[in-house]
Amino acid sequence: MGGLSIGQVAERTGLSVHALRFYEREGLLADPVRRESNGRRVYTEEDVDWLNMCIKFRSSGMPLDTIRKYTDLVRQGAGNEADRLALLKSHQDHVRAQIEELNECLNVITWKVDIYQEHVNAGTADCLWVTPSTQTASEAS
Amino acid sequence: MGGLSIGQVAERTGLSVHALRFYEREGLLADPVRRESNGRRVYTEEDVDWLNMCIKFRSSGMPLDTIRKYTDLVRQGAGNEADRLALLKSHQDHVRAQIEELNECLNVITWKVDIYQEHVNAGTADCLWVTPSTQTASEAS
DNA sequence: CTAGAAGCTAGAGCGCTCTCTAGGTCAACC
DNA sequence: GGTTGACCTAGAGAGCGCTCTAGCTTCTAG
Repeated sequence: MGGLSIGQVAERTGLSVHALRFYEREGLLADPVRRESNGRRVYTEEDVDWLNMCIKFRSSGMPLDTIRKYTDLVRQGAGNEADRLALLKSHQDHVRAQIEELNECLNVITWKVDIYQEHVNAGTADCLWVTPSTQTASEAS
Repeated sequence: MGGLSIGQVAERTGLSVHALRFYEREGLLADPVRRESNGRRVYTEEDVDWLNMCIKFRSSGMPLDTIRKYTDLVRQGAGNEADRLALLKSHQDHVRAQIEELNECLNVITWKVDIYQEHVNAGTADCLWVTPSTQTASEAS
């Protein structure tokens, strides 16, 4: 339990060592990672937890900038919970909107896949479809 | 119905005129847009339909490169429907995976939002949470 | 006839998020 | 004692997807 090297953290989180150093430089870690006497980073389990949260933020489209803002709030300590909450809620809305948009896209794509599937199955393939609604000719051959 | 100018298409699709010219240069349009005698682009409704489809592809994370590949297949004409289908299916999988990932992220974020909400409501705010599972201390003040 | 809006091409520039390089330290192993 | 491998910093570079500029033409309205 004596702390983790950057390599170990990279392995656990899936981030590259480059990315880990980059994130630190960018101020995305609550506290700047502790160092051994020789200058090497020593990560704690809490650091890894925090990084995993950052990964969730990132993979749901939160820009580094916003993560930094959140990190700053946390670093400032108690008293700004309402701000943190607002930031999180705003991102929550963002994520919900993304999911909705992706679902719409998925519908369109699935519609196209189904049509292609039918025609490929049937051996007939030279048809015309672009949108579910208009059925106009743009994919004609 | 005599065709649309680039400005009109920009307005309808939400793409900038810059982006429209860029997409054309990048080979994202089934056929290079027709021109008036003076060299100006004239878009058809089918072009707009196609662009709207590209927008769906883009906003579900398909890289321009892949859209170009798809466009190439369509341009080549009948006979490669299985390839188009494969491309679409692969993107469909991608989109589904994205949605799943976003849902996971949303769960984490919602969990955090709920806790902050509680504490903000209660006026008590100095607590320690990072992950739903570990409850370790990283957001302590 | 003139001003202003809209269009054109070619190509530079930008914002974001890493990723990689150069040049070096340090510890461990054969 | 030399080599290997993980680590360090500072900063350059890369990939993607636009966005903008320069310099020019062309249409439209007053």
